[in-house]
Amino acid sequence: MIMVYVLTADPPEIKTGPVAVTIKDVARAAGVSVATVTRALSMPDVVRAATRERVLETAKTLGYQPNRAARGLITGRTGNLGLLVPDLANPFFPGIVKGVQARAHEADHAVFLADTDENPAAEAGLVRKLAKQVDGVVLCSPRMPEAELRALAADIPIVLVYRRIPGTPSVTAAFLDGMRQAISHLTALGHQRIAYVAGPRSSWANRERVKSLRAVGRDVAGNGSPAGRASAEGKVSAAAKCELVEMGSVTPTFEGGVAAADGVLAAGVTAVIAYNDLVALGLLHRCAARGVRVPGDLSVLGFDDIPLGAMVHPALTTVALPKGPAGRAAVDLLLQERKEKRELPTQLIVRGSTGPAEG
Amino acid sequence: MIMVYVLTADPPEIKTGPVAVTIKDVARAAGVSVATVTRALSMPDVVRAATRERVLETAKTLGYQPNRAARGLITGRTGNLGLLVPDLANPFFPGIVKGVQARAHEADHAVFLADTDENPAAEAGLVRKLAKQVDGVVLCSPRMPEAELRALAADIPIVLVYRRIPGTPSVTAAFLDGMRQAISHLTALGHQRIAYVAGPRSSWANRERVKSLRAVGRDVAGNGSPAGRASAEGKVSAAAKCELVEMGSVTPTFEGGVAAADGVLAAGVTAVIAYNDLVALGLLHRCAARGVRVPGDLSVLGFDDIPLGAMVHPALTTVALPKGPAGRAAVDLLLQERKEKRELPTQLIVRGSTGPAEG
DNA sequence: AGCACGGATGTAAAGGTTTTCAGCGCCATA
DNA sequence: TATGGCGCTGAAAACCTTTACATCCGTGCT
Repeated sequence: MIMVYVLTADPPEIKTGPVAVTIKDVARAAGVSVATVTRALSMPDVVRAATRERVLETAKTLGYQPNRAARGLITGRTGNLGLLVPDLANPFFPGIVKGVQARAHEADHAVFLADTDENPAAEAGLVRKLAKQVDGVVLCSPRMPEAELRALAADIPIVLVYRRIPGTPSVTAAFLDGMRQAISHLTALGHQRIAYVAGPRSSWANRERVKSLRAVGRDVAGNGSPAGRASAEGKVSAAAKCELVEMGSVTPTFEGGVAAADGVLAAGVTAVIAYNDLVALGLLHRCAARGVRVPGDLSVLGFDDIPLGAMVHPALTTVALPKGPAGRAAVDLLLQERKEKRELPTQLIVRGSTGPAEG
Repeated sequence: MIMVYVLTADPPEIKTGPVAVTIKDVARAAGVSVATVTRALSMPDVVRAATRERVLETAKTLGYQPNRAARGLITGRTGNLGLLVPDLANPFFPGIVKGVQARAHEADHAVFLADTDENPAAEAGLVRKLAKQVDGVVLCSPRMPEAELRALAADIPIVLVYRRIPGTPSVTAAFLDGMRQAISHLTALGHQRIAYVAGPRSSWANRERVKSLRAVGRDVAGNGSPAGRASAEGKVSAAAKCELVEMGSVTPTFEGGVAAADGVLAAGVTAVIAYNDLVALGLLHRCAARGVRVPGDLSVLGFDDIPLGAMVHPALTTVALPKGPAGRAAVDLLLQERKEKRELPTQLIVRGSTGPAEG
């Protein structure tokens, strides 16, 4: 009887969990140095075709995945992005997050999400914590003080979403044009006295909307004379005279809208533009409770186009702000390191909550 | 005249951006070795008190923050968590995400978010990609095939949210009890024929709800005889006889609810329980469009308690499932490496969409 | 023939941290 | 007076990758 003993250098080791296969393993298996492996993977043109093939092949069969931490240690780039939103429960943000997330994954980046629970004070700290682990962060921060923002931007690559400050890349939307579409729509329906219920004064988006409102207001000012200059995108029909009344700022929530409703109803207007959809929904809710017909007695128009707006009855007419595209654009800016301000288009979506002025 | 030249080893270098202060810098400044610094920071009891003080002091003044990548390289732990949700735009998920995120930050962990866009096929791949960069992942994946899930769980630490499979830690909610509360509420209002519109058959949550429904159904079965055993949480009033009719499965969306509405209205029921709030909202919407009074003609009851439900008119009665707490619990399980199944309580929230049966 | 050059590959350092091991001084015990 | 142990600290290895530098060889030129 002949016994054959096979001696192997590596005893048949029992591995639990996923085996971490390193670049060294690939190098050994392919019979090259680690340097060649890394070159084959990231500078394919500098290594001989035959070698490259062999390396790539073994890498694949071994299931090699570079260790990003190790890579980051030396390159300084992590392949990760940070994303900070004030409140994920606000239905405006998930769309942006999805956009960021999708684009980042396309570019083979992972994204850290941080939700600050509407606490602007905590934001800067959070970003700095993240800073070490990411190549840049996209920041949705309507309320953070500009100085703080600027300091942050000096330290790490940032792109702002729905906020603009000098010298920092950002992506926003054409609020002015949106507002023009909104008011144009309402005046075309015969409304001559329109309320705007404002959001938080500290919010960039609100300031911007008020600015737009007033700009459009000048065009349709009460005297009924056509505004002199034509706007690029077509301007509000100036034949209709129209009065805009701004109403005190509310929290940008459903509750804010509910609270504002009675004031709006007392203001003698036939239409109202809300700071955002959430506020508009609040208005709608209170109107329903008080038996005010929408759009019969009051037309309601929102901003944002949150999914919710299409689900209520009557469905909400709103100025749609790009969310996914904004997120994607932000990631693009970040990855291309372009210090650029991008402005995305807005679009009025007419649904059931606006109608002809009655009376 | 005497000129003094001071030669320094380091020319006054101009640094742009944040200076990365390393453990070496701290060690030099404190006059100790790097080993002592790391010990002072993470094994405080093994270093002499005076030394520890000095090191901690200098670390703070220098603003030292350990480089997590480097640490992870050697310890194998990253201090990061992964979180995977099927669709962030579904208002059920932001609450969970917020919970996960909040708890993770408390534990000084950052979280990677991945949204799979309702594509169960892509999920496993995503998780594996993340796997290298995280210590574990919390998985909201109602649809991923169980086999795949199991394979995943074998490779990396996982905790499931709102899904349960053998041998894997998970956090879910007391569906059965919730269903009991719901039906109890409806029968108390005098409803004797109640529809359930089911969600996707492939969804664990739907299977679970159907199971609960049938279990409760046995208790209140048409013969009107009281069920024998009392349930722990108080049981459905068995005096009322009640018939449950299950209706075909729909997509778990607003549109799904809209589509299901006409069938429900044709089924001769006075109340309907929807798979989730989104579906319930769809029902509500279609009812409003058809002039069906809610709750007068039909009582509508949802599951989940998404914020939206409180904003519509009439506001939605619903079985609230914990979202933030579920996220937090999931993180706890993950970090404590406890292979445990946790079941959170559910609670009926009565709002305006349910009322006494008429006729 | 000698030389420079360029292509392909290997060697080694570097990046920041943790951990193992060794060293040192000192006290208690034998 | 040795010896052992203990408390504290430092040196160096290790983690995995990328990159700067060195090596080797063949080719074309002077």
